[in-house]
Amino acid sequence: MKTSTLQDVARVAKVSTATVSRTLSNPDVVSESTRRRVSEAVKVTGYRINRAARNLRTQRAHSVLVLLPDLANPFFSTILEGISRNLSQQGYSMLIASTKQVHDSGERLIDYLDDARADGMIVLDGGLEPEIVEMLETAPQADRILFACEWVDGADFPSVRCENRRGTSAAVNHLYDIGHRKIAHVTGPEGNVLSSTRKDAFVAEMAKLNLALKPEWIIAGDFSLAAGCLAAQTWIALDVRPTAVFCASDQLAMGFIAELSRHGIKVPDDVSVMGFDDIDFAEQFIPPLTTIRQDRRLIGETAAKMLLARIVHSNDGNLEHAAVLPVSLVIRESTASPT
Amino acid sequence: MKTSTLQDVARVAKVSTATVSRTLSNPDVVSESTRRRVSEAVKVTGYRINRAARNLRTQRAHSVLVLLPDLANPFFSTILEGISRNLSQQGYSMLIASTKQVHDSGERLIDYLDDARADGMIVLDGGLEPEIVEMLETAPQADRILFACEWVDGADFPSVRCENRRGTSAAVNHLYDIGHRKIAHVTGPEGNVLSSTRKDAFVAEMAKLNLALKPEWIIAGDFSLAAGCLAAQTWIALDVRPTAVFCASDQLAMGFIAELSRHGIKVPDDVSVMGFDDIDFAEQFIPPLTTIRQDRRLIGETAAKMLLARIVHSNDGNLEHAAVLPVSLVIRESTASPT
DNA sequence: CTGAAAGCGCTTACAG
DNA sequence: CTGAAAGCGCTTACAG
Repeated sequence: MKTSTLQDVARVAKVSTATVSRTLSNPDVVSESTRRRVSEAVKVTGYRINRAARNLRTQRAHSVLVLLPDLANPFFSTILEGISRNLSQQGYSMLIASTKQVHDSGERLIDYLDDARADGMIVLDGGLEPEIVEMLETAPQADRILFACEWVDGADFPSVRCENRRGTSAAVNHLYDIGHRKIAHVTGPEGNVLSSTRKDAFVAEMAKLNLALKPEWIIAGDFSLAAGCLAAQTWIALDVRPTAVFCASDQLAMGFIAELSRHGIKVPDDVSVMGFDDIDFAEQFIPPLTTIRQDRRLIGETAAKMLLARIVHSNDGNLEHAAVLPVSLVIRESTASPT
Repeated sequence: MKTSTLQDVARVAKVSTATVSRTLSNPDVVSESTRRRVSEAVKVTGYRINRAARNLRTQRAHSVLVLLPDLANPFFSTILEGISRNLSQQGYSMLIASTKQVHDSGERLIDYLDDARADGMIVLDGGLEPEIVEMLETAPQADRILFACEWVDGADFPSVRCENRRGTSAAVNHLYDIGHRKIAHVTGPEGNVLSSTRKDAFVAEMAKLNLALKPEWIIAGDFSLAAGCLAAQTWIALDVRPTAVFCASDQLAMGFIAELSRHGIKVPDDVSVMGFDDIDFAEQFIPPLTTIRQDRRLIGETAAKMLLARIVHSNDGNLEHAAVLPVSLVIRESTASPT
């Protein structure tokens, strides 16, 4: 059973293929009776548009690539949900790849745009190699590349991000407000823009509050559970242990708490710990995690909307270039006043 | 700057487009000198194949749709990683959608195959509506649909799954071996094939070991953290509390333990709890979770490989129809001998 | 409001 | 080993 084409519909409706095409894409432009006959013929033949043909003819893939640093990271799933929802509303499909895989396969990232597989690209990885960033920047389709969550310092791509500074400052102030004066920070991976933004904001806020900050209270991590465990060991070994720890991610905070618990140290009784992100799991953790919430679905939806605007109205001059989405402090049970 | 086409390459190499095409897809068939001139011309022009054109001509989308019940579920991320890796090796792209979103958008699932957007489909959702399953079964492209992890009872799609029965029996035997005689089970969602398979296997194994099993020791859940919390409340309210609980998923086990901890009940001191899946988080949980490990990357890779075999050699008669992948017992700290 | 015709960029029998 | 030509299934100026 061959699937039917526009030709088949045209034959049944006794009109030209041009008219069928118009009826389908722009019904207002044809007469009432044509519209009826065509839609009847579509029903009879079970016609479905062939997207490969349409894509070739319109020079548009009707799909968008989402690039993740790592598919196996649960942080991204809700963002994908937001992106996908918005994309599919507009008739676009979502292609997924990870930086690592694209690299391993020997493909170039820009190929996705060059070979008409995707019309644009949402990059969730600010850690691209400089030469890859350079390639993207100089590509003719550079205006169809958008960064979300992370970004690349010095590059001028449109982007969607959350209020990292305000979130950090809210975190430090929360700890301050409940009485902490010695506060440590576990950072994200070295070189990551979120890591440095949050770390800088942390240092600035500590200064603003006139709090002492020893160099060893800034503990290097990398957003992962494992790094959180390591950071906990570092904290345990400290001469002067800060009474509160602000981690650059929830996973870090969870690993930190898990390791402490193995050493018989209780959170929040012995030390307050908070994270950043509010991943799904944060609420169920023991203890439920105090954190800074990012609306990841909204980040995804906003990114898709902004990118689609660029794809569809690429001529339009005043397109939104950057969106900064609000964060909020979520107080749960991993933070308490020092004893 | 227009991207160059086969024509451009042909002009530069002074051969026909047919020859360029052959050189690119089947180098062995052209002469040494042609090969050299063409690849030189490709370099000069910066030629990239236009996939839309190739897809139309070859009647193949070179992409596969992966259907998830829910994008925001971290269980799937490693599976996607496995699928994507295998797909991209073969030059295929991975399209992602969720059952819910496809449904909400008013599209039909089969449209992805009908409109040449995808050549096949990996379904990770055994809970499709019966009318959707029926539509998939009767579609001409039914042989390009493969289920992974979950499946639909009564339908005959090729599938990849793990040893659910053996995993369940390993779990029960582990609890038995360390001394438990009263064992409860928290199930997955009603109607789910994994739920019922694991529940049936649980009941069977309890019988085999001659263990008493009160009806109220089978607690209805749904794979989620929240359901695990609820199940814990049910367990707490029991007249006779089983000393061990086998949960149908890790998230369930984590929610269960989290809720117990809020009530001052300790795991594994007061009760042993185990899960199923070995999601990334299981190892970091407090206490680290004893569970049944599924190799989710392998599930993904196997699914992609089997589907691609069907797409590429659809004529071949003896294609693998079902793969059952091994599970293993991972003993951590959430289980111990009863006191 | 509608149709005839060109063409998007490839691949692949067919002929030589 | 190579080329001329047809054609995949659409959309869209252009003309009427």
